[in-house]
Amino acid sequence: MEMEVKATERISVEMRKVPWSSDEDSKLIHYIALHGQGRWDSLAHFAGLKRTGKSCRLRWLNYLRPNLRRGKITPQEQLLIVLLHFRFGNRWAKIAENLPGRSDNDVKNYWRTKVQKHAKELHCDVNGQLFQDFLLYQWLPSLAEQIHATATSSSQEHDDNMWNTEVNLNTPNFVQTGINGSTNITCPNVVSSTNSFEAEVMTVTLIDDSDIWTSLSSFEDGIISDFSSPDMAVYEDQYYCHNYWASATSEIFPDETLCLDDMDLWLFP
DNA sequence: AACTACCTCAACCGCGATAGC
DNA sequence: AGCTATCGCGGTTGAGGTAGT
Repeated sequence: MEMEVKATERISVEMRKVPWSSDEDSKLIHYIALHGQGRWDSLAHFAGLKRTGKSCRLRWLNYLRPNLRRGKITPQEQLLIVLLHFRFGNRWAKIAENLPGRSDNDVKNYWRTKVQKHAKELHCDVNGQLFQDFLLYQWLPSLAEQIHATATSSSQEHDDNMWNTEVNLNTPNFVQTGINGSTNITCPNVVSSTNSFEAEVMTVTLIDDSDIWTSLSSFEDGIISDFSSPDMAVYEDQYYCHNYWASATSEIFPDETLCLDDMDLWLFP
């Protein structure tokens, strides 16, 4: 027991548990630039950092690695987080995979400080049906509205990023355009109906070619052109996405064979 | 200006999974 | 097969910043 206490004391003295200094950041960045990441414990040692490997890994992934997005979570990102949380639950890393430049920590922090807090205010269990309904029928439409307002009020104020959206409010057709390697899909926005909001959801999630929505580039003029896949496991996300898209737009394209149940599959697997 | 309450987010902790010996 | 080291993830904490009074 005495040995254990001493070991703990030694660690607390040697291993810093304070914010990272710019000097430490530089050391870590420099070392990873030369040798790459991985083997975090030995990396910490050889980089001359008095930190645990875990600490170095966390600092790198959450703060130092290239292409991290800083600043507030945008309404588009919020919307994606909520939607993906329906599907993945508290699997923050999984959700973060679909938010380019955001870490699992960012997603987790957002959920905790915003969504969970709201559930608390409503005296709801964050995972209960009541709050799920609130998210689906109030929170998400509200986000969609924000996105819509931003997109229409200041098209010139684009956020220099992949969330660049084109929203066509009146034309009852889908328009697909490829801009800077992205796939932009525009769909009608019929504010009064539930389905319309869902359609708008799809509008803002089809943008980045690097994530699960990429597969939707196979859509042509809003019609699903090809969805037969020899390997459904690989294209699972595509499948869900396809169903969601189809159901969300069923009002506009009544000929579509997929129904709302398929959307439920996507949202509540 | 000073105090307080609240918010944000960087950082740490614990645990399970995996790899290597 | 069993042990140990390491990694990665989700949960939690708390310092610092900000808004409100």
